[in-house]
Amino acid sequence: MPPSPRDCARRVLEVVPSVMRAVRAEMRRHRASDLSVSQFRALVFLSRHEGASLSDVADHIGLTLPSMSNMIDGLVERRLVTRKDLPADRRRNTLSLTRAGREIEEAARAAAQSALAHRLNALSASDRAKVAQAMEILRPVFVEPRNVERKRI
Amino acid sequence: MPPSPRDCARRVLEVVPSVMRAVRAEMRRHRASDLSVSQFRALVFLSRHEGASLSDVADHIGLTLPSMSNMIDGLVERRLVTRKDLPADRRRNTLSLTRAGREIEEAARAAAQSALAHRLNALSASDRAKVAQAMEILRPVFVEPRNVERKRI
DNA sequence: TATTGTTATACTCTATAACTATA
DNA sequence: TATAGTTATAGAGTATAACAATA
Repeated sequence: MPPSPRDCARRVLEVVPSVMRAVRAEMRRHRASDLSVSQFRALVFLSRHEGASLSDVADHIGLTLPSMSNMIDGLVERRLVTRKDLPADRRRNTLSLTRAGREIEEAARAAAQSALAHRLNALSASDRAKVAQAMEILRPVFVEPRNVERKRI
Repeated sequence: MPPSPRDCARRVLEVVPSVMRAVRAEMRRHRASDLSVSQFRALVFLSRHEGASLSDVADHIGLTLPSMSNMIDGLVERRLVTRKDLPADRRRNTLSLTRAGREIEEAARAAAQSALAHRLNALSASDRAKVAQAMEILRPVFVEPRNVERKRI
């Protein structure tokens, strides 16, 4: 008997916040990088979208522009990100990771992944496969669903 | 080829924050209840653990005692929760939902579930089944893993 | 006029430290 | 002395409103 969308949603609602709490705790625990989850996500996005604008990042992470401007201020001060004007359109920013930013991003991701992996190690290989598959099912639904809307335009 | 724990962790790390963002946004959007995710989780816990102490809730949600004390203050002011002394041990609190608390909890859960369900509706029944199953696999790993440690003592 | 980003300001959430009351 | 909870205080993260610069 397949679960209804509502039943599936109930389970997601019960479990995902706890998973997220573990992720957040791990980010905090790893003092070396000491990034918030949002900061970490911004770095990940920039590592994949070299030269993205502020709006691009804000849009992807789901923060308002002022919040993102603030966050990037912090990352620039920490010398993890550079912010330059885009000559072609001087309203826009071009954001890039510095070498240190790239290193921190990789270190933070490795640390968080290790901690999560340690927990997931309690699962059988087949259960891990199921979890991994579920993530790929959820990815298009929740990660950058804006792309879908944009294509519609 | 089954994914390694590390690979599984990577996918969780990539997808779960986005799912969580959707949950959080939905909580905020539903102005009627206007609860933070933590407040919502506290109400859910209390709806299932009538008379729990402050420490019980803090432990389950993963907040410090002062933070939880604060949060409960807010919920008491909003008349969603009652806080009484426990005569048997007067250091302890007994927390309960009021009728309004119970109603808000149900309404908030229904709203969040509906919004999530709406998104999950884009999936096939079989994909939903896989997601639901994955949640049940993850539940013992991340939801109340403290119980495992306690049992060990 | 519309778009991109910044500044000013305030609120929520959470933490740590120090304290009170009870056991 | 140890435990349960509160108060005081501070910091991080985010939002909205108002603004400046550019297109």
